[in-house]
Amino acid sequence: MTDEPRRTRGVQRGPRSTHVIESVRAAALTELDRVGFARLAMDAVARTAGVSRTTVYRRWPTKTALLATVVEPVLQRYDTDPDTGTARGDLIAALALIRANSALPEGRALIAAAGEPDSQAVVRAANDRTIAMLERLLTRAVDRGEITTDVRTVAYLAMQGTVMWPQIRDTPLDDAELERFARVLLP
Amino acid sequence: MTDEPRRTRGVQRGPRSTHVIESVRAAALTELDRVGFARLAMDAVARTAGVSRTTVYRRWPTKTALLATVVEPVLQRYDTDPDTGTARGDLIAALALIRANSALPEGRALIAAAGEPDSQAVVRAANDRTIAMLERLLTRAVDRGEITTDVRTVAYLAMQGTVMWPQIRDTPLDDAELERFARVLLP
DNA sequence: CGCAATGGCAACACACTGTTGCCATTGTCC
DNA sequence: GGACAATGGCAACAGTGTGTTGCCATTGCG
Repeated sequence: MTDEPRRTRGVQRGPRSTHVIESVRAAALTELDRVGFARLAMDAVARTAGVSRTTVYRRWPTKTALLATVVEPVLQRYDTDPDTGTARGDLIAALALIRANSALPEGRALIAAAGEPDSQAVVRAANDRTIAMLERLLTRAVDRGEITTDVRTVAYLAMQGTVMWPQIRDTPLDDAELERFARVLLP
Repeated sequence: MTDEPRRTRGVQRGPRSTHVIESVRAAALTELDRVGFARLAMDAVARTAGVSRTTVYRRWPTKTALLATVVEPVLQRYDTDPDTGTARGDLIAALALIRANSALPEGRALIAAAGEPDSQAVVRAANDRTIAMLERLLTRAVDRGEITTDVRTVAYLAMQGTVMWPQIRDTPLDDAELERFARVLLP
């Protein structure tokens, strides 16, 4: 063997390099989808990303930090509200959005992390984001006189869980079920 | 040190011994409550139970098997239905039961295991047990003419998630919220 | 009494975790 | 162009947990 000591292996290095963040995020997503959050190994993420373990640990000290990075883009979808013109329409759109997000690998990762003591903060932040959207939506409906505050309270209780739980059970609601649910809440 | 080779340490051994099952179950519960399902270590369970690791592995080849054993007694509570005389009473009782069970260490262990690919079977079995109860309850209400099949469908969709999801978020519903929810479903 | 069932002990190879010290590369600023 | 700071790779580390295995000890039951 010609003892070639060190060489660049097509990897960009030096200041301001961003490929690491992207490839690690992608790798984490892949691994999360493959083995779930509990079995997620920083080691495997690094290998999949084609990056050194050291590097991963430098940017993300914990699995939870990694989860937060992975999940962020999906959470941003909750920042713009559905606005279909009617309360029921908004409601259905919101339910569908929650369903869609929680079906994504990112969403499933969040679900898997829900039971983990040290991921609580991330999971809670994600939920708060969802709930903020529902709050805006329901309050708007009250303002427009489309629902009473009493309905708002119950809807608020029931909406997220009704969508999320079937998702956890891996038997998501279909569109007809979403609509039927919305019809009962907003008769 | 007088090199005392082997001695019984107050431990019952031989055929038909049952202390192992009980102490391991208790230890597993303790550990589950302490570190959650993901970090549950067979090693720690064995140590806490005062039992050899070998022994634990012999009876429970996987963490999931251990979970199933731990959780079984709680699931049995779903096998007898609430029967208060009215549909709404039954409904509230059922919701309260789900809430109570999922607040127990056993229930929290199940929630934590919900995202784990290899625990899916156990989690699903547990949910099916719950759902079976709800099914019986709602069908009985339909038979008695207290609700329509349409309400049954929606209630069926919404009940479990509405209770479980806040539990996952660690902000369980209070009694007033349970009743309000029941009142909307069964006006 | 003898045996089968049960459990303990010790050791093994393996995998993942965090961490650390040292070196290589590269963009940027002077 | 040269120096430097930022960035990342490599290798090694001790520590912990995982399953598994071979061997031995105890004990209830026929």
